[in-house]
Amino acid sequence: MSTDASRLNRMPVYHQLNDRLLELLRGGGYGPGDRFLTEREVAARFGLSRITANKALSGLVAAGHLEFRKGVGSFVRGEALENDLRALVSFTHKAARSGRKPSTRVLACRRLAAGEADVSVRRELDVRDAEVLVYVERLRLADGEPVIFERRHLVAERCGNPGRRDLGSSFYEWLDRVGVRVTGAEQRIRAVAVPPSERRLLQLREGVAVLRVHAVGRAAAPLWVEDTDYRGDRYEFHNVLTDGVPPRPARATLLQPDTDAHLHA
Amino acid sequence: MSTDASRLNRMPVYHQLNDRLLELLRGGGYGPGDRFLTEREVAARFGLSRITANKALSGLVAAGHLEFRKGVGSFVRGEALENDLRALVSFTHKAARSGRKPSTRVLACRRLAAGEADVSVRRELDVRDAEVLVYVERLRLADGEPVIFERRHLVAERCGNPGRRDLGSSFYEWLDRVGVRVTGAEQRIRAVAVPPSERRLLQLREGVAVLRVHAVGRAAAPLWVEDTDYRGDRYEFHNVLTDGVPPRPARATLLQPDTDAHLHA
DNA sequence: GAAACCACGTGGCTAAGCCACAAGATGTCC
DNA sequence: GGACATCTTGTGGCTTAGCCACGTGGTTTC
Repeated sequence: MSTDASRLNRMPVYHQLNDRLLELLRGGGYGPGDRFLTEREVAARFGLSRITANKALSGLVAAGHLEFRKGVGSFVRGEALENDLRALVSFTHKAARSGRKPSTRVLACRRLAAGEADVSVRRELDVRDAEVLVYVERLRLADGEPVIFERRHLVAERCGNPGRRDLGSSFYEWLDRVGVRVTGAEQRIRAVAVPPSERRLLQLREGVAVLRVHAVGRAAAPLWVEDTDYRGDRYEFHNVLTDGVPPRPARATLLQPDTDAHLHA
Repeated sequence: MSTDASRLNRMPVYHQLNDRLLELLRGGGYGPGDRFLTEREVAARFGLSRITANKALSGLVAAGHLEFRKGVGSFVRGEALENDLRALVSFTHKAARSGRKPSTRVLACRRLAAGEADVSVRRELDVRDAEVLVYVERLRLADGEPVIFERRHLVAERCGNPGRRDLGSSFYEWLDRVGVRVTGAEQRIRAVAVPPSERRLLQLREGVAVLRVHAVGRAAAPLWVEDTDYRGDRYEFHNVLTDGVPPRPARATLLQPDTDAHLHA
């Protein structure tokens, strides 16, 4: 590896190695708690020094994907997959994890030119006016109870041109299937009173609030922009702040129907 | 350093070094963009090998505090201080950063035995029934406009025994002053309709929602537990999810009074 | 004045090794 | 047979002593 082209990349070797190991970790059939490659194995397999191997592995440890155990090896962290974007943004995945049966009702689905969409949408998606978008409105249900109402503009081209039928279940599985790898998302979370139009949809009493998440999903370029309302009485976001090293993104949790009053107000 | 007591600690040397460098970074008068110690300087100063120094510095890089520039040195990252817990949880700090004048009204402040408090409070604070708590209700204002209402139980002993007068401005500055270093916090964020009792306080119309953040602040032990309501029309949480390495905790942003409708609903 | 050059310090990376630690296999004693 | 000590093996932690590629700034040259 000492003279090949990879050395000419701008990124340091340990950084490239970090990426390759991450791929391997995700695609190699590793599960939480599994033993990962040792420093020596990595060094041998990629023809690098043990120290470089260690530095790359350390990156995965710092990112929370692995765990070092002295005298034993490197292990896939239990919560590593929860770090996955899928777990952070996929309703289907989250609902299933909390033991409830997810379902979806597609309320609207149409194609439009970006020029017809709101200017803020065009800007956030970074598209020319001629670009084809798909607008879709979906109601997500857990055990038949409506809990999320989402409105989404997606760039057809970049998302594998989904049709109405493709959006009837998990959007993230669809992206997977067509080979689109989501690499990031930005969320803005606000609290709003449920609009009258949604009150019936979400089966809420007047005066109940929802968490409105405005989010942009990205791969190389923006893939979609969404406004999603989470029932205030069924969802909460968790956020752990840590001084020092390993932060975790906030994540939404679906609550059980009877978890209402847990505050001493 | 080869034989002294620090080696007997359970934590690897590079980890301990990481902590010491973090202290140095915070307390050493470093500002964003400043040049930090080089690997060789760290190695020399602490009597360790360059590689161990690099590994500790790498930790700070991974955590977003530093930035490596090959051939130049290690530099303090511009947003490093935003990572600080202070920036994440201190209202005074956030308000000042967004260019608005913070103020505080202490609505209530009394001491009580933990035994008198709600059982959930006792559990979350991990205290015996005899432990003395301080309960405080505060209204936080930005440019005179009420934006946050907070109710907080704090463990008097662990928080430097603050009195009513000490809670009239930033609680985090107070903790600093009495030498308490906050090391972590957990937040649960929900959306609730503003209770009638708070409607007047926050000067909100009926049917407006608030972000209710239930949080526990910790040092070695839990310091306080709080329920804080952020005006839904003035606050939003940001959350950036990244595939791979450097996640950032969600953070609350105070909006300008005229930033109301930014959604294409 | 501008361009080419050079020296120096930096992080990136290697080599070859020893250490402390964890765990399983082996052996020993009762 | 069972309990306990010991050995062996493999792991991550850490060191020494380098060379390399890169950025920067000063110096020289034209």
